[in-house]
Amino acid sequence: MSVEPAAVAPRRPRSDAAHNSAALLAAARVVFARSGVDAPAREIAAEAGVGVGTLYRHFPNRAELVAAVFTTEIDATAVAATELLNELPPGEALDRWVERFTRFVATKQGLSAALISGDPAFESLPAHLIAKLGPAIRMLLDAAVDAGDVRSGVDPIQLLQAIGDLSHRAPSADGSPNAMVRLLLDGLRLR
Amino acid sequence: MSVEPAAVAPRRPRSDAAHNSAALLAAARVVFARSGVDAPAREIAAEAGVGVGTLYRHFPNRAELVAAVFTTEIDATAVAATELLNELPPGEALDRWVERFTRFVATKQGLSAALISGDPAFESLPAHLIAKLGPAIRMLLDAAVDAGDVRSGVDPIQLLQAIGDLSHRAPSADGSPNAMVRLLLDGLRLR
DNA sequence: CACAATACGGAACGCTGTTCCGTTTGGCAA
DNA sequence: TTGCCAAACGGAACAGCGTTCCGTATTGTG
Repeated sequence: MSVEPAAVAPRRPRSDAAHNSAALLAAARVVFARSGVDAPAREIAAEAGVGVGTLYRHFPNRAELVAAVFTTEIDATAVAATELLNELPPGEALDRWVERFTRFVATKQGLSAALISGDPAFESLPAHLIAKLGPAIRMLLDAAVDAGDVRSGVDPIQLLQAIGDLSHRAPSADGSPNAMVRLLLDGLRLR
Repeated sequence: MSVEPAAVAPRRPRSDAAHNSAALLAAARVVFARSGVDAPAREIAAEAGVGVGTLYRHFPNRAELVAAVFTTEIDATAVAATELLNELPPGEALDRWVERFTRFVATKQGLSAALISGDPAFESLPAHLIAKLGPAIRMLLDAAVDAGDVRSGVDPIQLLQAIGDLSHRAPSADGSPNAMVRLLLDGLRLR
């Protein structure tokens, strides 16, 4: 019994490894925005100032890297909800957050493709999206309802999915929500 | 002026060319069913007993071949509506056609991906789908309404899209419509 | 300070879509 | 029937992709 049962020494990752991992994620965000999610892995590695071997040591394959980027962007969008609510009146915070979410969906046309691709790397994305953005929009909605800005009784998740569906088609040029999304938001408003 | 103004001699295509074109289309259907729409072009050419050069002379690129297959399958599905209506009572014809349409949508998961891919080769597909299958399901619906089987007032196109959406998820194993589609059809029925 | 363990870079591999070109063939004119 | 040539063919060749592999460099520790 020379092996400790459950004592798999964790051994903190080396500092350069941690740095490169973060650099790859950041580089992927930049490259995907510039060239789309189909951009070559080599281009991402180059943007990060790293060899392709390093990319594949940190992410088992390209799809996992894409999924990781989507995940971090979902997280960032969720965090933005709290920030906006601290800075702005509830009604405006809701508008601004929807604008941000819309831009997220519209610019990542690759997201829709990823979700239906069946690639196991993207399996957990829908759940993650709902788990993170559901509470975010619920918080915004509740605040706006309390402030008397919008009607109550709207299911946050349904609203989230509806905005997602509507943002998917007719991406507005300037990044603001398209006409159908604005219509939906107006419908939310109390007169 | 040695050139005749509008007399661009059409010159019928050579018989082997016409034969190979059809063979490629048929081979593509077989290969896509066997290996999915991402199957290599070489595999399709081999199935057709033809070199890859021949494939690319008949179709400018892989996407156009995929689009051509989808188009022919849409056409075949539309034709089936008339055939079923000639053979069966209207209510049953509608059921059987929906089953066929469902199988078409479910097996071609590549279709959904193609439609949102943005590839110009697939631009005309949605219009073609509605143009061909809209009248088909309208004809079936009208016949079933006249026979007193189903309610009137249902928009054929909306029904078509709804069935398509529902078939997309939860593909039933045996190829029959899934539970949600059956529910939708039951809702159509007069008691 | 030495020496593992860990991480790195980039050449190499196998597979893809697409192009190119020397060879073959179908159909018309003589 | 025969001869010809535009039309069509097959498949090697090219460029670009995701991924793997391995000799080399770096990091942190006793």
